Amino acid sequence: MSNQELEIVKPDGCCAAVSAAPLDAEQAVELAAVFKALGDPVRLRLLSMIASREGGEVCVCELTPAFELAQPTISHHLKLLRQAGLVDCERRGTWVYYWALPATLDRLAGFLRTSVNA
Amino acid sequence: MSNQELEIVKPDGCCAAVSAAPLDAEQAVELAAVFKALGDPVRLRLLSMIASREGGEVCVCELTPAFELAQPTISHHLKLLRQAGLVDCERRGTWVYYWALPATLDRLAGFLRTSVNA
DNA sequence: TCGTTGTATCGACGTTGGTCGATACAACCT
DNA sequence: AGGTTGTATCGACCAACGTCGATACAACGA
Repeated sequence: MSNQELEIVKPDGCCAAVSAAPLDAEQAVELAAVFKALGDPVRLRLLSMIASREGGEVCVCELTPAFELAQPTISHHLKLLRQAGLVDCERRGTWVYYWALPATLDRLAGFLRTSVNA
Repeated sequence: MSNQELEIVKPDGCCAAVSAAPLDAEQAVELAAVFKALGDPVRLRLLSMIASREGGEVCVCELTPAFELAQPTISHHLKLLRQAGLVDCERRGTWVYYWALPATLDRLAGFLRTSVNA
């Protein structure tokens, strides 16, 4: 499950802060792909539910009933979060557990921060 | 020009960090709108060109020729960045100047940062 | 082995979004 | 006033996206 077919985000990809230097086209495509994954309210709530969980892991069986959406829709959003490098998952028995990948979140935060003390 | 018809982002709207607590639906809609504005490579490059500029302001006449896109397309992307609260602009004579709004950027950075020292 | 439950994939549908040419508006200069 | 240049808006087109029902796959239990 963790070896997905397409990983959009390079594991070590990084860049200067937005207020430090203009992005080149290639970096912009990479970063925009991650921000696009955050550009949906359902995915943002899913991510916050996963990232804020004590112990770091959430079962899909807890996430799905938290929304008034069909189960394939939630599965689809989780797949997009995974392809963006924001979360990863593992099947353990019947259930699948998701956890956040803080490195990607911190990379985005570092890009957006305009002052070191902000 | 600065008094736009629709401002998506409330000026003081904020929320707990993604790793601190689950987002409620309303906060998620607001935040996702801003992230969606960052979810396009052209807009990300535009924002970085604006935010990284010495003096803080960039003339549209400098932004447009930096892309191989039609002038209305750049104007459209700038409008979306403005509606997301990421930039603002002002006409001075013939030209229109854009600048970044660090408060919105730092708000997003604060939301994404998973550890205070990251 | 078979039924049941949890999760992912598939195919389709309507909506949204990025792009463009044409055009309108704003400010300057003769 | 009229012409020119910079920027925004409009309308249309095609691609991408969010959603769903149907279905497939995985794991467990009887």
